[in-house]
Amino acid sequence: MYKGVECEWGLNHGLIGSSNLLPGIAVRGKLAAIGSIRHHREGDGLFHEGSEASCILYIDSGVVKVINSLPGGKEIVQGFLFPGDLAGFGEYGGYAATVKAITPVAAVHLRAAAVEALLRSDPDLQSQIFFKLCQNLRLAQQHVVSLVQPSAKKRIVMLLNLLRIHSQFPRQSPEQIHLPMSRTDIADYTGLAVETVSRNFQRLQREGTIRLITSHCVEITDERVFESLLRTED
Amino acid sequence: MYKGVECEWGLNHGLIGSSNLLPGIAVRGKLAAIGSIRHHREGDGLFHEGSEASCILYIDSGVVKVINSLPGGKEIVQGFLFPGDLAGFGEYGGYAATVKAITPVAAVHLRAAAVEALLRSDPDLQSQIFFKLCQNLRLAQQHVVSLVQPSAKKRIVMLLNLLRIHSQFPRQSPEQIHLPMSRTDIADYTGLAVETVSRNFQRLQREGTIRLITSHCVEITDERVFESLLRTED
DNA sequence: CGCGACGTTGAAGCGCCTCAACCACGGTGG
DNA sequence: CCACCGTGGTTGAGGCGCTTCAACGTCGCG
Repeated sequence: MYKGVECEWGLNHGLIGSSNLLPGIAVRGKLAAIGSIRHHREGDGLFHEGSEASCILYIDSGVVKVINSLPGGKEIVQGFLFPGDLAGFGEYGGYAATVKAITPVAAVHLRAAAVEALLRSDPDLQSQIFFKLCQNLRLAQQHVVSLVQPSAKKRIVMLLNLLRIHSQFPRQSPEQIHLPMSRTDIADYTGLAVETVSRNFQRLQREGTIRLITSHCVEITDERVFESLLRTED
Repeated sequence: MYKGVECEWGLNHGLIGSSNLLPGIAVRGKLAAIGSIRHHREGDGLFHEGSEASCILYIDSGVVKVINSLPGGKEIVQGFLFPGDLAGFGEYGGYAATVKAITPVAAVHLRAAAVEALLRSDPDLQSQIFFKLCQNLRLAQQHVVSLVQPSAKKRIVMLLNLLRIHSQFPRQSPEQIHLPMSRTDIADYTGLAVETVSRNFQRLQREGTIRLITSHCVEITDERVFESLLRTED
């Protein structure tokens, strides 16, 4: 069944070789050369769960969410993709999830066949892709860790911590975190009710840990408390 | 941040080529040739979170669990590995998780460097590995889906459904499912308290959906109800 | 101005967690 | 052989936190 961390293969060390530390800029160039850039409005679906997986996306700018739809119309947010991320990769048959833009998005659309051909002739690109795949598995495992937390507060703090690295000025102080997604998206990612998400944002603010500048921008006002929330058992 | 389903890349179609449907038997042979088989007792740790990732494991027989340890001593079960599965693959630096045997286990131990060399010379094996990596990502996503379920009952039913495919006689009727892991392991996988797990097993039995033959073996007595529990929104 | 989407706040109820006790089983040692 | 103990599983009672349902506030837009 579930192979979880099996993902944590040892492979990459050499397979990827020394190139795995290069930023993804080369990747973008290589992919853009064989694809076409398309622009999507906020709320647009880039592809849909179950439909034939013929295209791969490279997110050039903007943010998208990766979701699974449940019978009752409820949505589960598996994650968010930022510039430099890939979507629609590794599907066999239909897409395993729906991808929707939560901001205006520019994406490179690539035919799967073209990408495969390119990968065969470019071991370096292949390594980069493999590296990204492993990264994703880690992120999925982190998501699992956050979902297992019994307290809503900690789940939210863990999400904020993940979003931290996507702020354009890393480690500025006081640190501000931009939240491109809605409260509903956060609820669907953390497995909580929207009201619970809202209440816990307010609570963190009352306690002096964060400050809500707008509903889509928070500032960490007490780094020590924030870090300790991440570390403490509960 | 989290790239979740991004994993569902389109890559494999051609990269893996026509060989991706072959069973893993060839993989076992190739790996066994460059590794050594070791036997582990129930409860043994095969490797530990954080320690240097120098080895890769191929599970030959038995079942292991993949766990993350939390500050408070609590464990999170990311998944279970069965014969044919790999562990310790794709690590950069230290292992991302601990792997422990939950039954007696025979595993092929491989030096990461040796595997990398083999992979470079064997594109077919490389494809098989890549395929497994994608599989894992799907499983992790399924795990997330089960954790987001608000009801304990459904989380447990989803786990049982996953374990179904590992019963040696698939689709026998009445269908029996072997549970090699303890209630504690199930609790740590589903994010529930042990008592809740136990209570819901009993409840499913009272309702006539399953029958507990032993605490490690259940039989699905009402397939229709079982399936509907998987499908209904809640 | 009025409408709708989104976010917040309040009140009530249920489900899961916690703490505690009990039971079944296997291993150990007297 | 059986008393003893430790582990794993089950059952009960009580409390807290999240969900649900409902209402209200706010902002952007027609």
